[in-house]
Amino acid sequence: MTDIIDELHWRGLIAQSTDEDALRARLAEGPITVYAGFDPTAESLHAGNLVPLLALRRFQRAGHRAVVLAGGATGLVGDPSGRASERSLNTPERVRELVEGIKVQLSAFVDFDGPNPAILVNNLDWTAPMSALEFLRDVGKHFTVNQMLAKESVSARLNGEGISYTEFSYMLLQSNDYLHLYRDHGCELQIGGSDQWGNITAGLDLIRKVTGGRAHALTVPLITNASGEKFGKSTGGGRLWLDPELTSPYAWYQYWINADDRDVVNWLRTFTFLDRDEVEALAAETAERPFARAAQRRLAEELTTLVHGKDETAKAIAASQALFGRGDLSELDPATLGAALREAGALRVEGALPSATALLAQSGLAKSLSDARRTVAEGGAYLNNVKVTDGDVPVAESELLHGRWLVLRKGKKTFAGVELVR
RNA sequence: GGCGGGUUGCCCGAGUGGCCAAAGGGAGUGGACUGUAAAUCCAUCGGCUCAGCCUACGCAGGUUCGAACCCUGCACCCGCCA
Repeated sequence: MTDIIDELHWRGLIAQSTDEDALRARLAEGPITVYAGFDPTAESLHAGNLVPLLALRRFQRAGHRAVVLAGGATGLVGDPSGRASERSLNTPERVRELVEGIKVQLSAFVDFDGPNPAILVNNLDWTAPMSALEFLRDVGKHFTVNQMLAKESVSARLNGEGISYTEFSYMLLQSNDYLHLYRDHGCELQIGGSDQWGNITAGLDLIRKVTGGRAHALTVPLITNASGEKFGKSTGGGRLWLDPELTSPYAWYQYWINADDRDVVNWLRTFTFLDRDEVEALAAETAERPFARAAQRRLAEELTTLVHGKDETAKAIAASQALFGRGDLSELDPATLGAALREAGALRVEGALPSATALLAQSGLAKSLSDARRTVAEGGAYLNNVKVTDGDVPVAESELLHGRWLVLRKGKKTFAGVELVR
């Protein structure tokens, strides 16, 4: 087995780490317990969360024990790291709901069976019972405001629009989590995004002061695309969510297959478990025959399988082939066409067919009727791969494929289906 | 608590009485080119029953033929002083 640290380096997954030699020495002695935490800030985790989550899994595969932490407590407070402005607080009920949601997602990426099963914890379990006085005396006393002010997450705010006492305290909560896991689970390594460095090292200090023990920290880089944009933040239609209700497997697959040549090899390293030989072969293929998009196809396939499973991946691939194939849509058999359109997102219409612009708006391809009209005027609207010239007249029944389907397209690659239900 | 500055479209930001649905940039979207790539160029970028109309420049009210721009009150943000 290759050394896990070497592997992480090769994959470009180490942004910062504490004494690497000491960590290597510790890893050489035997299995270690590693943790990464995820706060419930949204309905679902997104593609960016995958990087630390997969890092945890990489450790697990290398024989170590993974602890996944859902931030039921920290989610109530709000992490100031990487944010220019204060977060608005979610209600406790809302946070509880979000925690339940992300717990399900988190548990899909680590293995709970086998010789070194992962565990899933919620920091609310040990944080909620603590009184304010205990917190101030047992945790707060170990931090000087001076060092807290020096943290990037805080100083950035001091120069900007300020920071509430609530968010200022965040690093103490996260530090206490690490201390708790160190004591109760023998956790010696915390992994997080590079914006977590300050919070993680604060935890190391706390562990050292309280127990005299030594633990380690490792951050994964913030993934950006070739244009330097934060990954997964904005992908045109919004974030790339792991939840299939928010980002369909088809849309997820399409995102990756559209990856920039300059990004695709890096992403194979950071987001997949393909080994070095496979990645290098795909890199060579991309350099020689970029138009074949072999690396993009593999990336999309791997990631869709990882997140949504084999069946959904097969459907996404089939839908992509049907819609992007240069064949005549009317030659597709009804089952293939219907499956592809449902996969891409199909609008059900009852009774009479409305106009093409109305369909564009209703299907969500256009964000309003005005937007749909604009698209038609610009020559970017297609019905069954034929450019729409007059968008305001009702679509003729004769356009229906197999008597019930319409293929709507906006631009070169955004499809939606329309299914007429009589 | 006092004084000063600010609040403009998805974001940044110009505009200080009519020429403002609001300059410029970014993001987004469509087109050309291509490989479902990048770069580049062009267009577009509040809504609608779309040659017109409606809604919009923190909120509410006022002055005016006419207000994002002037006045009053309120809210919030930033800075300085206490």
